[in-house]
Amino acid sequence: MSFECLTTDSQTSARRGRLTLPHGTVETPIFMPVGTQGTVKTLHPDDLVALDAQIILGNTYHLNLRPGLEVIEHFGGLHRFADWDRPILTDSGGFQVWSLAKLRKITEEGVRFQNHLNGATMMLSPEVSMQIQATLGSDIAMLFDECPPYPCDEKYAVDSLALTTRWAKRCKEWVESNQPRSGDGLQKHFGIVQGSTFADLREQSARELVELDFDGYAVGGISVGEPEHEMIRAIDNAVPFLPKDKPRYAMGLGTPPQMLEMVARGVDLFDCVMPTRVARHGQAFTLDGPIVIKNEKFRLDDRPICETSPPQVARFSRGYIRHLFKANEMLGLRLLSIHNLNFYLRLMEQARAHIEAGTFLDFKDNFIQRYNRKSS
RNA sequence: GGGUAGAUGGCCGAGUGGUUAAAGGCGACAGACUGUAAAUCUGUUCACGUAAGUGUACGAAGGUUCGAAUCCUUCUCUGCCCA
Repeated sequence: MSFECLTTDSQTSARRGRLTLPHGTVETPIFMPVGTQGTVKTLHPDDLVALDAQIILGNTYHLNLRPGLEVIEHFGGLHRFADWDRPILTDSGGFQVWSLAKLRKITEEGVRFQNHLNGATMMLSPEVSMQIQATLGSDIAMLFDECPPYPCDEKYAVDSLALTTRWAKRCKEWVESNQPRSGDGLQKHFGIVQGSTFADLREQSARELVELDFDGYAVGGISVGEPEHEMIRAIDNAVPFLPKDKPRYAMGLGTPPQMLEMVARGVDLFDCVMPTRVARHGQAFTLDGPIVIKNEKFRLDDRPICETSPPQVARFSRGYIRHLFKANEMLGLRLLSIHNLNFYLRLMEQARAHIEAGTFLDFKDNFIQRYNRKSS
């Protein structure tokens, strides 16, 4: 059993779990920093270890394009290539089909697209994606799905979901004929629930995937520009049909309050570019909500970013970090990236502790109330 | 002293009779960002007004013209060249 549910919250659907993977154990609920191109932007792997990041992401589309499989194979897989010996989850490239939409054509076989680097025509299919992820050697490989846009009409959603399900079967068949049957050291495979904003489709998708039996289940098709209530609905419409003894992953989420709401609904895994991207754009998360460090009001502010800042960031004043951003200095990007990832990781750490202590609901409500309160 | 080029909004810099409150860049001030084509993108940036608009403004003063940042005169200042 690779996933163990240790504690279940009595007031919410939150659970405290443990996921055992080839490169280590992951305590859930957990946030997974995004390292698309084999690096969490601006950070050294030692930084991630210092922040106690337990698992990070890599991306099939991007890594296949550059440096290319031959290079990664030469270096013995993504872990050795990037010198990261903890777990890695790789996304299948399905999201890039959506985000690079102008350059692609979806067929039964897969997706034919012009890559964004040199425009060459390439093909990504269930088999190709699984093959690439196997070569990357990630701990968790995501199935190749189609991520429908938002908004999305029902006809499109029905057809798209049917395709995603057929692709899921092909992914499973590829894995069964190319990888050993079982074992703790084996790559895990997560199915992705689609169905857009339609409750019946979400349920159908979840049931079909569970029927196929994967190691874990993700909810996809969210974080594509939909309003927050649709995001939450998508989770509510899918989670009840997912097995309790398998990990659940909300793809691409979210803000700190969103993650806590999702934990309360029984989600175990999160990933999001937000903490690292907005950090590079000068935004920092604090217990009182996000702040834009570039704002003039921080010019003479000698306080640290937030009481949650780790020591390597807390030693610097807001005024100094503001200066780094105004002067375009790289250290600023790095400091806020560290700060924001720490904020996300500690938030999940606290969520785990409160689930164990039976105080999660109060913790969540208090956190969100303070986070959303308008203050300077 | 002679010659020559120039003086534009916080800075740099287009513009050489009307469509110019004046391109563009920088700076400044805000905003956005959710399975990363993102150290990116968007908005604002003379004054007053929510706005229509009004007033000032392209070194200074005067002039030509229906109309001038743009043409003419004088002056001031700056760069370069020659003595």
